[in-house]
Amino acid sequence: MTEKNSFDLMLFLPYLLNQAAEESSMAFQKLYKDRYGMLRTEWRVLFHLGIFGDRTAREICDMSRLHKTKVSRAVAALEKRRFIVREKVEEDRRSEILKLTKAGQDAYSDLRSIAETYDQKISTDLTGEEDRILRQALVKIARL
Amino acid sequence: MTEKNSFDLMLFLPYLLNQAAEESSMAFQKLYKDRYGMLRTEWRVLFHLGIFGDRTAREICDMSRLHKTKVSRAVAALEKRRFIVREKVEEDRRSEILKLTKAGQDAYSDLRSIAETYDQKISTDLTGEEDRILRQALVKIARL
DNA sequence: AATTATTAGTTGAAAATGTAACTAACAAGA
DNA sequence: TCTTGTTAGTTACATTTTCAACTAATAATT
Repeated sequence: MTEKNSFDLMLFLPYLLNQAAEESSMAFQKLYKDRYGMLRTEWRVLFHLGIFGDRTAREICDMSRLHKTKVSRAVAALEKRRFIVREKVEEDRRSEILKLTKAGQDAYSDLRSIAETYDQKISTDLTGEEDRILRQALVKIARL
Repeated sequence: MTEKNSFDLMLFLPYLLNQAAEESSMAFQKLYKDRYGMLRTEWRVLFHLGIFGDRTAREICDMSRLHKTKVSRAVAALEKRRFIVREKVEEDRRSEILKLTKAGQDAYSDLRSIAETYDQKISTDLTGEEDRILRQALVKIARL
């Protein structure tokens, strides 16, 4: 065997999580990148709006734990592609509510069905129990 | 509830994995960054050498699935900090075997014990079964 | 009301990453 | 041996990310 000692890198969670996340998102990336030339942060923001409905950038930051500069830039990019529009908030003129346009909705629906297929594909390698417990444990670790 | 429809972002694996990986490695990052000013790729390479023994950059690439440019730069950085040295290979003068110096060994030992503690801390939130199955499923997804 | 502190979001510069092109050494085939 | 192809590793350049500083608006304090 190749190991020199007992600590198994493969079983060190931050390492393992990174490796698995990398593997899975590289594969998914190809799909949204090819189709819409989107960046990781951009589909995340798109998905947030698609799933949870209109939100301000701030709310997206809180929920996604993405840094505000990332969100700011993703929003600008999505706006330029006319996937979202900003709407002034009367009560607080600092923030704007972000809404998907028709084109944004369409892109979301399209990517979403790809995402679902992709998700199913990953879980075919797992037993039903593994799949369930994996997600449950990840939710805990991600503190969602 | 905040959801608009049935697809649960939280249960979409690439998203969930990313979120969990982010959460866990941010916390660990603080530790190695503060102590050694290391980058993610750098501790990974350090750990590879520490655990598996002397290797060439190529071998590290294969095992870690890190891109060769990342490894190349991490090796250069670790070398500059005198954590590793390069040793010529007679049979193939293109590649060099990378070895930890005493300082490199020490840094590795130190970080490793931090890593172990940290790993245990993550898994305290999980049941024994969750912990076991999580790691098992991640190994599958990461295709290790 | 006037000052100070916070918050939402943007921007610019610096650091890190990804991609492609490169050098140098080796390998294979004609 | 002389191309042609492959591999190890580095480097240059473009794209992203990070970090800190910024603007503008709101909230809190005096």
